[in-house]
Amino acid sequence: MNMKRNVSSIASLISDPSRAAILLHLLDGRCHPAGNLAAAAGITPQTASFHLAKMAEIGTVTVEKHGRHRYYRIAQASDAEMIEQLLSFAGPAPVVSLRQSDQMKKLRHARMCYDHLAGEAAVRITESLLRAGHLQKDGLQLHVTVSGETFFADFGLDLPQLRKKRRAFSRCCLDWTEREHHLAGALGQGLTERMFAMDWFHREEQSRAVRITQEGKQGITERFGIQLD
Amino acid sequence: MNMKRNVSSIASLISDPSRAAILLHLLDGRCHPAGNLAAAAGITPQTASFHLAKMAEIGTVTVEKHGRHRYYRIAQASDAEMIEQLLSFAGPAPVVSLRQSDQMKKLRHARMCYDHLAGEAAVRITESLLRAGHLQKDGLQLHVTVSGETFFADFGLDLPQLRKKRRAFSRCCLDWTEREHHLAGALGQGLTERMFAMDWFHREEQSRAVRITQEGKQGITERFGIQLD
DNA sequence: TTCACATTTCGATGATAATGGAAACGTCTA
DNA sequence: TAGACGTTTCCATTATCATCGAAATGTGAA
Repeated sequence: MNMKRNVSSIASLISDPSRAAILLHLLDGRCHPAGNLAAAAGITPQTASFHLAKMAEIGTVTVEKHGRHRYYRIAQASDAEMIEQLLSFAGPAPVVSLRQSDQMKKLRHARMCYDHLAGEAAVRITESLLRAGHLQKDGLQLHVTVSGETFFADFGLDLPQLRKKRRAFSRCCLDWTEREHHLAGALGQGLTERMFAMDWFHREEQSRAVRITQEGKQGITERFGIQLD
Repeated sequence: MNMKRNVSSIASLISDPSRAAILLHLLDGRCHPAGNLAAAAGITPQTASFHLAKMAEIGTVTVEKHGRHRYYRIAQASDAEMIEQLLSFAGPAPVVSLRQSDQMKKLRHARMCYDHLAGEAAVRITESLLRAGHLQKDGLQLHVTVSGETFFADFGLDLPQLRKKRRAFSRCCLDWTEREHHLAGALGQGLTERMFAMDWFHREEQSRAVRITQEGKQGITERFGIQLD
């Protein structure tokens, strides 16, 4: 069996605390300049650069040069989801300070999982879509039903376009705080993007946490028939 | 956030190829003597002993002394399932030799995932239980319905006894070859045990693979209404 | 041009940890 | 009681790798 090699090489990516910190920080799906990541991991810029170069070589992250900054992001959604899965085994972080606990509450409530929404909000929305019969669970796939086609089109999503993307169209992603599934894949990404475009959510600075706006709460209730908060 | 620490310490368990090989070998749920594990990992007994001692200290594996042998096994089902999950990201192993490919086919078909059945057989059986309405999916939980209570009792399982165990009763476990869920938890373990007791399956030596007997094929068709092979 | 700033490259250092040889320990068998 | 065997402990070796200081590169601003 040579999958041993794969498993251990994947694991060694995260086994180093500095790399883990960097990846955890990148899990918000945004691009981050190298210095930012160094600060987040509590290491010098050189060390961060070393790790980032290594990860870029393997293909875990990609770089984009803008001016004198280099912006890094996680290359593949599937890698981000793997890290999320690992988090679900690490278990809910033991609360150390009130500040952390507060941050934790926010993360549980709504956060980005790379390119799509996660947390309680995402799980409840996904549940609602299943209940309404717009989505249908089939193993780890989430099929869009006929009524779903209409629903998402009404919502402003271009499904044919999303299907064309070279990635899974609609699938489950394990939510480590809720221990339930939420919608991921191109559809999850598209839905999230649309909701942000409608100003339903705002990103917090330097965090994966997402705040739901007043319009958001109203819109979610209207469209999905659920009450958040 | 101090879950960083957790994540990386979990990952470092598997990041070493030797430990990964040992754990992969232990994933069959059986007890293995130290020498056996050393051979499986391709390292000397001393080195294996070193790693096993380390993992025992953390609580990942437990020891049992029998005569001059020391038998090791994975301590918690949840740890075994985490490794299974990691495997699903490592992806199907690239086929190197015909021998491996053959072994791989067997693993895909039916294997042990620590203490319960996995592979195509397990996924199909789980599907059948859901379709028949004996189980009901609720997030990652698999609830036993009223008809399910009867079904499992008929099958010879003592559900109240299984519920008493200090572990999850009935839950989903991600199958890395099928990329679907199969039944795990105390119920999954109990069901598997019962099927082995009825001689439906035989273990292969030195492998996680499981062979379905003639009685097994017949019984599975009768009880679950599915045809395997 | 010159300076400031973000980032990388180079090089040296230090720590960590996997590894196997030698030997000890305990248990089984003859 | 002696010897074989499975396993562990002790120990020295070795390789790997994260880390950071110093210097180089490249970009933007003045």
